[in-house]
Amino acid sequence: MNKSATKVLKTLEHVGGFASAQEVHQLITRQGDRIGLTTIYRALQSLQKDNFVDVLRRDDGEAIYRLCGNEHHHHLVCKKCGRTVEIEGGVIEKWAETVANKNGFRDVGHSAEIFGTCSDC
Amino acid sequence: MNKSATKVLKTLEHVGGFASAQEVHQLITRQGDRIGLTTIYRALQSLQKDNFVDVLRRDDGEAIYRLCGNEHHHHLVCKKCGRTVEIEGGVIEKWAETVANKNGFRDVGHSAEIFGTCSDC
DNA sequence: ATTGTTGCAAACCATTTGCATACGT
DNA sequence: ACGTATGCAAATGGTTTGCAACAAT
Repeated sequence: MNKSATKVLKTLEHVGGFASAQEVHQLITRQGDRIGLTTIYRALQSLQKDNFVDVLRRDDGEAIYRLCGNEHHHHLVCKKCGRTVEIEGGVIEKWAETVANKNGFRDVGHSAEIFGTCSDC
Repeated sequence: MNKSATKVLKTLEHVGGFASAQEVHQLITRQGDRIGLTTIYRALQSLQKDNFVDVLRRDDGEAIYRLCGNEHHHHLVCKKCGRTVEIEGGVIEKWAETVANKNGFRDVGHSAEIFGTCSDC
């Protein structure tokens, strides 16, 4: 695994949940590192191939990635300003597990996000 | 609902499962009807807005549509074969509402999906 | 006449690819 | 030197939009 892939991995770790390639790119460049979007995509592809990350699709078709096999939490995101609140999702974990078992699914993960407008907007 | 939307609806009915916009378009033009791809997209948007169809995303990001009841529900998706089970999400609705209120968010929506490997895969 | 519907072409946007440069060993 | 990593710019492909022609009421 090379430098860029490691950086992407760390970023995803810090995020603790799902992030798109473009979001990862923003997060990394915002903290001063210069890196091309292409490199992010290539790093994510490689991480995916090696089963370090999990891929899903948002409703708008954008791909979102997250570390495999990590504990995670969920997000409450403001649609206007992007403010994000980390929330505890114990209920969801149980719900996902129960539903999956009931239907004979294994190797189970889930995604859950809440969107809205925050009090400042 | 207009003529095109009806035609799309019938096609989805005939398909009985998921189909992409492009597939619906092929199916309709193949049986002789001349219709533009744009119209298909617009019909699907409108059907979606009126809760006649359900939208998901393939792994490659292509949107796929299918008829559904107008209950708001969630999905249990097999990562390998794409098999999808509609699941009841009453818990989630309540959770989303509670969390959002607690944090002063308004105009709230949410997304929740469970993914894993189904018993056949 | 006014309103809604259609379809072509162009725009859009996330993602991928070609290619030439820079890096690591 | 050699192979790999990088990033810009261009290509790709599904989807959306502008607009002008067209149908329906």
